[in-house]
Amino acid sequence: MRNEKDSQIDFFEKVYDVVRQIPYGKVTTYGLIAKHLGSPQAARMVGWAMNKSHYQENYVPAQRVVNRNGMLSGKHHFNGEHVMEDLLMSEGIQIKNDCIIDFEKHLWDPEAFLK
DNA sequence: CTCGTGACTCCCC
DNA sequence: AGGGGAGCCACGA
Repeated sequence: MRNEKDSQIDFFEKVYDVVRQIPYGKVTTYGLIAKHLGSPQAARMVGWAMNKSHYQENYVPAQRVVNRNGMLSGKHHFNGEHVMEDLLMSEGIQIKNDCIIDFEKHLWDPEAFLK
């Protein structure tokens, strides 16, 4: 049985939970995660969670989360200019102009895996 | 407590 | 085609 306090921490925890399950070489979007959590409009919160994910003890592959266009909107929040890009490329994902090439091929829908 | 802001997205003009 | 507004919710000042 859940109490109200549980539901308060649900969102961020679920975000981290989903992000950690993104397979190697795959990516997903803020919107899909938010949608999976039941609040399609709360994509901004996912981004906020990613920002805060830096303080999480467990590893959160934030580089695998991009905006709906496959653009690396969060790259500026990594330590270095090319960190996010390098991480993705090391997983076999091609990047050009901060955009993921063949984004749809690498897209991982949380609903498909977790339903 | 109130206000502003943000790694987003959708809708309308 | 591109710009503006609204909704979402947590968090810091």
